[in-house]
Amino acid sequence: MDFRILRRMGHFLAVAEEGHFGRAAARLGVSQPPLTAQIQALEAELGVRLLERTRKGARPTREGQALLPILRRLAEEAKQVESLARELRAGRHAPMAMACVTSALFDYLPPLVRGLRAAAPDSALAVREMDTADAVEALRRGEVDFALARLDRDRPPLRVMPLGSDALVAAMPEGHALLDEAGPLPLAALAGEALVLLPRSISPAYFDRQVSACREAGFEPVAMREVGSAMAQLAFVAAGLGVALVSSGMAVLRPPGVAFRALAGPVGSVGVALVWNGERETEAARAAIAAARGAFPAAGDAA
Amino acid sequence: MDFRILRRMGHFLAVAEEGHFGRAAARLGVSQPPLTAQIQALEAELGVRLLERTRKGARPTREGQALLPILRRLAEEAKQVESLARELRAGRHAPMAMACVTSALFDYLPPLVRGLRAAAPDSALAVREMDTADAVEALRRGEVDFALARLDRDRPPLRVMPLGSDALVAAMPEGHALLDEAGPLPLAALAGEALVLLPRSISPAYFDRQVSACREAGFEPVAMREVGSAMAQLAFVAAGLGVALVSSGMAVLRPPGVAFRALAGPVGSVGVALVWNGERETEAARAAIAAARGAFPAAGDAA
DNA sequence: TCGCTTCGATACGAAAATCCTATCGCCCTT
DNA sequence: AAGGGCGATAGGATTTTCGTATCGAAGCGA
Repeated sequence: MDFRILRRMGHFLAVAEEGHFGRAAARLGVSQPPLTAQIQALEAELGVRLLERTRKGARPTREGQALLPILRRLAEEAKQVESLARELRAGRHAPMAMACVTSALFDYLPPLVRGLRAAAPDSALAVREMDTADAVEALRRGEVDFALARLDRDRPPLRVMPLGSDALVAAMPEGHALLDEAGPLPLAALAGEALVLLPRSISPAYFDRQVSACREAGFEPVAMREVGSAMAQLAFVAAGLGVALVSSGMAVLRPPGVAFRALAGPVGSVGVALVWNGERETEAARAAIAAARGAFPAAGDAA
Repeated sequence: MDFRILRRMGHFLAVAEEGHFGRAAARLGVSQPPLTAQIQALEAELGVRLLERTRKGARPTREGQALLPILRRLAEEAKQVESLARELRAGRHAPMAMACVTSALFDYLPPLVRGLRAAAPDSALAVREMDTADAVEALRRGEVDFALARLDRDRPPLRVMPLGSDALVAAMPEGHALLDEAGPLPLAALAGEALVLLPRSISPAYFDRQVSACREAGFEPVAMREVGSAMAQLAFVAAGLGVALVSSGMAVLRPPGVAFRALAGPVGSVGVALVWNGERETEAARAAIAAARGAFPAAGDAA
């Protein structure tokens, strides 16, 4: 992946926003002819025409318009790279906080928080809800002291203390035909259904477990759409746009329009674990380890 | 924005992922010495050491680790740009991107999504769950086409179409003494309770409505702790660490450990609205406006 | 109708950035 | 002690990006 294309995308953004090559060139600090050449190179590389040149300037084509939202996100994140680099230069430290995946908010988080509070009543604790992938990054970055996330083994430098096992359950729109039969559902019954999946990048182990469970049941999961969060996943199910495999931790929420059904077997999934950065074992992380041992006696020992 | 530095960051990302300058060079299609030089130039420019060189290769420093997640996102999104360009080349439509607050996921989002799907069955829709403050920024930046958020009036350039009114309800830990009495709860009954609040920055209008409601009931709300998301707010209530005022949209979730009680009055709150950027009224936004009018006939007219 | 202006595009050489190969220094293993 | 593997240094070559000059097309005003 040649990040050089990102620069040209920035050029295109500038032209699209100015509607004029000359003004965009002035904004970018170059002259107009090389800007024209860079835009042409980008169009050649992407294989689409991005700008319609008119007598009065340039405006995005339909394809150019369609790309603008994601290019704006890219530009915003490029700014974040810059500001993060400045923070790193300044040696900034992150405040004490924890991350928690949505599906653990109501089963694992309350006992852990109560345990922490019993040990240190005056301590402030900030909880940031995020998915496993973001939690891993936040731990590595030092933005949080520990996390409740779905990991099944150490990922150096991250240490993982599993707190319990978990099972996948099927989430279906209420009134779905498969709900007519009582009892646990064989996974193969979902073979022809549209699945609402979270992207693999959020939690690869979790995603792969779902895919392998489907394959063991004899079908390839067909991802009809991807959503960005666990809650949005259930919202799509509620809207009648597909079914989902979710952890039993999500089923405790009972959102309207969604019916949960256990799977025959049952089908194991990656459970929730306490996770912390072994290279940065803060006092808060140590307190969380102690509180987790108290709240979840069956939890595995830290390796 | 100096995009040129991004190219070197792409080089850094390759080395960090390979753990080896030689293999990273091969992946990037260059030889090892210029790659070393590019990384050194990047480190000099940032004033931060990104890689620790060892006898067996290289691994990211702490500062380097902190950069990796956002660089990976950039790389991923650059790939998404390329794949979206391919789809556009093939004549397919761009996906719609929308933002949705958590409390609207299960009441307002499903009918809207069904309406959009009825109008354009082949269009993809990406839903990003976020709070009102983030939704406003994403709309301003042109990162999403429209949003479901808690706003009560236009905020130029943002246009607001209220979809319904809303009321605050009290969220209390199960077993709370105030639950002994049946029927709506006078807000003054919460005067001595610890409140779990969302930061004002998330939705100032929503926050101010809560504070003013408490003042009208004769007491100042005492914020014992702040959390980062609506779901985490309920999780703290479930943990027994306070009570919360939440929109009735959150009450439909019925998370374990939390009991909801209507408030006497009742106490109005800022409702959910369809929001879009009036300066960038995309086709997707127009489709959402039409779908909202269909799904919520009582919705206010766009001004 | 004609001349002027404005827009982006082409051409060519200059400047800057990035690359190549050859080789080095260091450290570990055999 | 010798060899191998790692990243670093050095010097020149190549590629990329740029600026300037100029062009072609099209619209506008006299």
